[in-house]
Amino acid sequence: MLKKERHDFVMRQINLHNRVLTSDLVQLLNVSEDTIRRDLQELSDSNRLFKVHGGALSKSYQSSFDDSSVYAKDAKISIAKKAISLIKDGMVVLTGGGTTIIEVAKLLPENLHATFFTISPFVAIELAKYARIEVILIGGLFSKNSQVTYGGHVINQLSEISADLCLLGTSALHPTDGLTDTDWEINQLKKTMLNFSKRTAILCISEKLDISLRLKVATLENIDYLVTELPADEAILNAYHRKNLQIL
Amino acid sequence: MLKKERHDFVMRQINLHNRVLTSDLVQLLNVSEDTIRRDLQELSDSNRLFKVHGGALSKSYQSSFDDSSVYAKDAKISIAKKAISLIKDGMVVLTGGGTTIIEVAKLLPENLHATFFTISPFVAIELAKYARIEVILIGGLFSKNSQVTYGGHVINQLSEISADLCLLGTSALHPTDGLTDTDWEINQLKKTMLNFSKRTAILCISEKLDISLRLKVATLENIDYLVTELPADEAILNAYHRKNLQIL
DNA sequence: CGGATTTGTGCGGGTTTGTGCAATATTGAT
DNA sequence: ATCAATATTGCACAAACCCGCACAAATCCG
Repeated sequence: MLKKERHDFVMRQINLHNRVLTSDLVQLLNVSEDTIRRDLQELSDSNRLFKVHGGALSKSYQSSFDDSSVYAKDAKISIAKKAISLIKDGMVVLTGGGTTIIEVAKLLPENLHATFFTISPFVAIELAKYARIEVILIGGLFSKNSQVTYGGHVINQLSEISADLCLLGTSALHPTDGLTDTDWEINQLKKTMLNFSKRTAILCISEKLDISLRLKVATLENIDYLVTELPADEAILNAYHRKNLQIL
Repeated sequence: MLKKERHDFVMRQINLHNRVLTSDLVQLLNVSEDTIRRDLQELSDSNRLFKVHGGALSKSYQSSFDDSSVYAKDAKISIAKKAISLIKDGMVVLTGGGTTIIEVAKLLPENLHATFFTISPFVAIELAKYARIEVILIGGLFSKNSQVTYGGHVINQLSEISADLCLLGTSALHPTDGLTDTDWEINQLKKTMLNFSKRTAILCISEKLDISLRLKVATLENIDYLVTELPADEAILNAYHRKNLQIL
């Protein structure tokens, strides 16, 4: 059998099943392991598949979303990096949705060993790329606006969780009014998420500071960390200092 | 024997078997290797075949190398369109994951009014774009391989659903072995999904027909519709006719 | 017609490619 | 931390390839 034919066979298998095992191919094609490895190596070099220990995966399967149009991406990346410093090995982390949280999911250290609960499919998909992270996607009604699951079913499931840390994006944050939002269901959701986490970090780009919306989610006292893209001693952040609120 | 005759002979072999080996041609035509190589070189120069180390391949065979991001997308679109004809207003539909199902989600009629349960975040995200479709994402452990939620929690939630139609992609389908798969958890999942739906449609590109894998999901008797990209009277589909199985 | 030229083919020898083997290192599951 | 499965590396060797050359048959042309 010609090399090219083997390559084609491998690609066919991959496209069919999204993955191939080196050992399977050895049997199917009746050649040595070395040959298969070299084949996979070459196909990988030419970007036709994604080689992993033990076999290979389909490329399209691993592709990410187009995020070139994310607003204020640099600021969000800087926020994400700070937030990641709060996450330690072995933690159970609960996250909401939103582009800032997705940046967090993209920038985690490769060897982090943790469990993540999330209501955002986008976050789940990003997290699934880490070998050592267990991802639980909390199911329920799927919101067309905020692209997270919500509703009674989600609330029920949250109440069974006990997380070490909750990462939340924000609509608005205000020194006296605290965390506020506009959507009733999302509001309920965030309240519940805070409730069932030991600690809470609010991820908030500076332009959402000092704004107050109609529905109250939590006071500043209920929040443990405030993460912005600004240095912690920036003037605008002064109003947010509370004894239990750490700004970073 | 004249050069032209040899060329014709080579082309005939290629059209017949999709490939030729240099060594075979040497024997068959009783000429030196160099001559054959020169022949192949010339035929390759004039784009009549694809030369590789050890022989040559047919150009059409070569076409299966085209790297569109999703494999066999046209076929999947054609399958999706047929599957969509099964979905009526007011239905409760349960879907699995996979690229074929995602095509379905992309091609639904804009004014369809229905409820979709799905274990695939990708499908949920696509479905969320339709104003009149209610999307429930079933939550649970998120599988890094198949990019769907799975595990006991998912099974539990499925058991509370009663769907009118279940749309399932396939790893393999076989006339006697029925629907089979390789992954134990996914296997359980598919079984449960079938269980809690009144009717089931299997979406299957023809390449996955007549293949049987290790784990059994369902017999053909448990399936109501088989959707492929082929016309329903194609020969390969004959073996799949059962009195309760509608092929489209 | 006869010499020059082109074309097709084969041969020798040096080079590249494809494959397997063995020794060693890495990985990942427990 | 340990161990079996999987990868990597270096090597060997045969098969396939390329290049230049020779030579004969076919072709061209004055």
